[in-house]
Amino acid sequence: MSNSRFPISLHILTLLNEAKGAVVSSEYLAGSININPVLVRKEIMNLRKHGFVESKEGKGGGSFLAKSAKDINLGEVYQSVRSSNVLGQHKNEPNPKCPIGRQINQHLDSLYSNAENALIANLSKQTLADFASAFE
Amino acid sequence: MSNSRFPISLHILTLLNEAKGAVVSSEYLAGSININPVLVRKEIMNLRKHGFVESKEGKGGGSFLAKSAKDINLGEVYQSVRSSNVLGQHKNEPNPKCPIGRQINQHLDSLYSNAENALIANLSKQTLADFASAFE
DNA sequence: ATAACTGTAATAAAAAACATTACAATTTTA
DNA sequence: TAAAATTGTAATGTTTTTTATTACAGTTAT
Repeated sequence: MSNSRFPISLHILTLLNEAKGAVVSSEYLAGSININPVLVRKEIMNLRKHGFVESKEGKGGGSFLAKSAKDINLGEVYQSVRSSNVLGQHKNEPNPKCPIGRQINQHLDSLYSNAENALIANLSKQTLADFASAFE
Repeated sequence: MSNSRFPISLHILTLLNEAKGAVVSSEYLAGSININPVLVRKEIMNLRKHGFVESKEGKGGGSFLAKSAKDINLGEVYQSVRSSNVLGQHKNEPNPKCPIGRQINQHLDSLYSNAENALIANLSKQTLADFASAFE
């Protein structure tokens, strides 16, 4: 994860929720998040692939939520953008000649996976609807 | 967190635990982790600051655990290297003119802090001794 | 005294993240 | 049907972050 994919995705989803079904352009979304529209479109591609949003091409096009905000839980959103461990990018190549180095990755992996499950379980307690309802 | 600080620190601690009190040089640690010794010394500086290890300067110097491995819990280790949110680096500067953008950071922060507490609680179930005991 | 370390700063290189540009394809609407 | 607005996507460039390297003063053991 580029580590800002989660906040970007959640920001997009929150804006789409606010739009109540109206299509929203990537330009507009990018303006609120304050990032480049192309990055937004890439994130939307991913959100679409995971069934959270749909898009409409052409003039007047844009994106909208593909399902009710109360059916989108934040744990799922997290998992949709997750691409590497939260606790350590595995570009980690310890020395195979060292008895510790040789084994550490497998132990780190199981540690990570437990810890990350706890994180996801926590996120899963909230839906997009819950998150969005905190906004005034 | 540079996102590999946690695995590096844990790797160092595991090696020091293995050494059973003998001092271990940064050169040796770097060799097992397969990174530069200066990075190891920086991590050790942090571990020392948090009371996990001690170091000895001069010839024959190096580092060793400052307390028993069963008194070092992994949640604390995580917190000692933590410097930014796991779920989003806050270089995030949304548009203050957008009603969502203006508020989102505060909501993300509380979401992050909850999720991260769950992560830390999970890590805190294990001590360095537990982690190290899994090695053969 | 010399050798083997740590501590630390400065600099350089590599990698990752992000922005920008460009343009074909699609759709609306005048 | 032509123009305008938009998505989809690739390619390239820029910036930022991470990591490595070099260098050397200070410390301690022998």
